Amino acid sequence: MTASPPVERRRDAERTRAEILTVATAEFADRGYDGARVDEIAARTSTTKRMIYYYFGGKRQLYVAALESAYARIREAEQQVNVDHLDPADAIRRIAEVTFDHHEANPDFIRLVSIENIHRAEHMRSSEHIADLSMPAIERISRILDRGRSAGVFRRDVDAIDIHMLISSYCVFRVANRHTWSTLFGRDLTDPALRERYRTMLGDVVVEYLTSH
Amino acid sequence: MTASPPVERRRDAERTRAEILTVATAEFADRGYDGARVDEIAARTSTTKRMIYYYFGGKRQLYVAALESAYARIREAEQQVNVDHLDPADAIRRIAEVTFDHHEANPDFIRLVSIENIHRAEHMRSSEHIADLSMPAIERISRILDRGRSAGVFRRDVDAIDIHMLISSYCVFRVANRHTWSTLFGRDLTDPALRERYRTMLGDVVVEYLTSH
Amino acid sequence: MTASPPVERRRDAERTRAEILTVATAEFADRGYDGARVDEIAARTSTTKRMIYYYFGGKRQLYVAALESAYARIREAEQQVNVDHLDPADAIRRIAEVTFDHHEANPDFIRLVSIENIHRAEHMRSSEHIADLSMPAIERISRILDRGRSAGVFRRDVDAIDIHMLISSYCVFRVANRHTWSTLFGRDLTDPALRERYRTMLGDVVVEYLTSH
Amino acid sequence: MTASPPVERRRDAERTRAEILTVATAEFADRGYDGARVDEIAARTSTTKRMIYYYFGGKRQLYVAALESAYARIREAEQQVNVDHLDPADAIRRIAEVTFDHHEANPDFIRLVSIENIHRAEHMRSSEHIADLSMPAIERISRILDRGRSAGVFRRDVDAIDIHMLISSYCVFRVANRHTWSTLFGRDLTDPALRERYRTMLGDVVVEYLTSH
DNA sequence: CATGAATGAGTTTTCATTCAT
DNA sequence: AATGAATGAAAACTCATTCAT
Repeated sequence: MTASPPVERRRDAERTRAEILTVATAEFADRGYDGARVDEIAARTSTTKRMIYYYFGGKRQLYVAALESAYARIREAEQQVNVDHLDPADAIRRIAEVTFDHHEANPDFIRLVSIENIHRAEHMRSSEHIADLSMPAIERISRILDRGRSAGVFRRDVDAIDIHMLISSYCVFRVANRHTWSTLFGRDLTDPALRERYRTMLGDVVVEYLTSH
Repeated sequence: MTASPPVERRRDAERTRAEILTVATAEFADRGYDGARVDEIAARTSTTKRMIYYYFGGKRQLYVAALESAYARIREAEQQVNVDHLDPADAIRRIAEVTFDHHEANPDFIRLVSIENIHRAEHMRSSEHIADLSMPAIERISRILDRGRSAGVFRRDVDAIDIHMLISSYCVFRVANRHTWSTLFGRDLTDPALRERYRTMLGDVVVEYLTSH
Repeated sequence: MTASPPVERRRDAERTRAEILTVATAEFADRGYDGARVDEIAARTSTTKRMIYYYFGGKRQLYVAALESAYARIREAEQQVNVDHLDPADAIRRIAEVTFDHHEANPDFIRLVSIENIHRAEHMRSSEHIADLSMPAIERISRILDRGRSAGVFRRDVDAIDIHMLISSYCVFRVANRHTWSTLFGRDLTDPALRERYRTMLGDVVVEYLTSH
Repeated sequence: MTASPPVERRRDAERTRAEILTVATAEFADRGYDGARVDEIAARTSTTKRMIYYYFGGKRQLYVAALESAYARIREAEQQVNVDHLDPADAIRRIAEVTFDHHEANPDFIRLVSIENIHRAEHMRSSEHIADLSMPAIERISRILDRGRSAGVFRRDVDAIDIHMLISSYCVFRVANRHTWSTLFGRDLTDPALRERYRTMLGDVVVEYLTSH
């Protein structure tokens, strides 16, 4: 009569799976794919190493799952932002700032992306899931560029993907390369005291580029 | 038979050391610190694994040596460029283009930098050598900015390190993140057909940013 | 709802047990005792792994049950043949042919026997069941040999078990060792085109041996 | 001047390799591929498990090496026998007896062959080495059959491979299937007291088959 | 300087079995 | 009678490093 036992069970299973995934994401982001240790991930979990293989199949699959879930979370957050009510210049500046904020708030995600690039995106390519999530970001920029060009404020004929790249490169670099940067130039790019300066600079760079010419 | 065995020997030693370093640089760039295999490095060498320990002491030290030599090579190339004869806008554009070219020509170096950032620059920090090599690049930009401000063409009050960061982020991202980027957006950022477009875009971005306001 | 749950249940239970046994027989025959996987057997079943332990107790007991049922099936088939109406030479040839056909039709059984011999028949020995089933085959041969000797056509004084061995060795080898044989000599002993030739050869071998001297 | 150190070393290496191979052959023959344990093989050796991977690469490759060396040893022994001076009937009987003796003397080899057949000769097939060694045995039989037919003593037109199969099946079965046979029929086929009887029986079976018709 | 063999500690993965419901 | 989650022990395999010569 009571259907609850299986439901309870499933809930536990999902919780176990989720816990492993959370710990694994942190561990892979922290040490890279080769540097991460299955034993270590298991140890930071309330379950055992065996469960990693039970739920994910292996180290590699666990890594791919972590990568997928990280991307899903980021893209979901991105979708929350609506800039349709802003004029084109303010809208693109807002997009830049939101991207800036997201990257700052998710250093582990940035690290996973760097790690994945070191592996030439081989794991990502094996996951169809991920690619689907990226286009909305481009389309949103594309709409702003169209509006800007129609209004005559964006005089430059640029591609939405390229603008996304300009913004991303700045935001990613600041987080991803801050260690070598600070070692070489003695400046911590993520120093809170410099946050506003860098955030404004990015908006200026993008807006000036689009409006000039 | 020959009267100068020590000289011969030293020469061989140097050659062996250099060969190991070359192979190791490629291997570390290819697979990361944890992914690289001492056995593999030795196998691609005309000597044996034992020599790696003989000359460098261990995997870690070999990695640091590879990192150091990679930075030294890059900085040396950078120094070749003289932009004092150009007007400020052209000079900074030239700097951007040279940086763009350098990054494109040295993907392995970019990979090593990414790898080092994943390790939070811990190896780099233990090497005093490297930091010394960075300042000339900043000073050169600084001089251009001064000239531009004096001439009234650069109206924005910016820091040389930040301009270097703007340029570097663009150049590094294009090379370092091209794998995930192409997977997500279907565009190869290093496609030769797009090279001029991206090279010009960077110059425009920097110059517009500095000259506007 | 139905008035006979226990009967229904028992029927399901029997069906489940039988299904597990069928799958297990195939799996053990396919991969050997150590190569077979409890997980795999369960997966090929409509029930779960737990049921294997519920009905059989463990991997070992399941294997023994599979072995027992395989022997029972074979012996049952053997009993169907009646050769009392044939003259001794034809009778023994008929026995040889029937054995030949049985072995050809039951390669999985042959594999199980090979596997059991690799394990020095340790599982078989722990099952009283099996030994009982073998004697009828010997007795039938024994009767034929008696008739042949009385009639003066079998001049050789041989033991029924030895004749059974002669026949079995030929039939078993053809099926059990065909893989290495075909690799070594390039001839598939179970090639349908060669079937009649090998079947006749066996009859000839046995009959000539018994009638000559 | 003295080239001995490397030679000494190589000798040790060969000794280590040989020792591993000997132990592994016994272990694989004893427990089958899946039942054998790399740890156990290492433990029965004067070296460590690591050396198994150093010299052979893995469990599978070690198994293949054991299989190859077992076949090589057997074939080498077979080549020692010369039957050219015997008349055809005696010659083929001699071949049968020699085969009988070889099989009896090498039960581990027979077990390896059985194990390999359980695996459908998949490992053997990946080793070109082995197939080469089999043809001499067939050719020798072929020559005897030719002589027998020319002399009119062998009236049956048979294939050398088939005669080899008849002999092999008998010899292999007696050793390989003795465990189940003794369990089922209470007779140990390798009982020394029965040796002569079975040895003679095989010769009779083959000779009668060839000379009659 | 140079070399091939050797090693111990660690790392991933597997597997039969049991638990809670 | 049935189920999905969980587990511990063991198994295969890897790796940077050192030894003996």
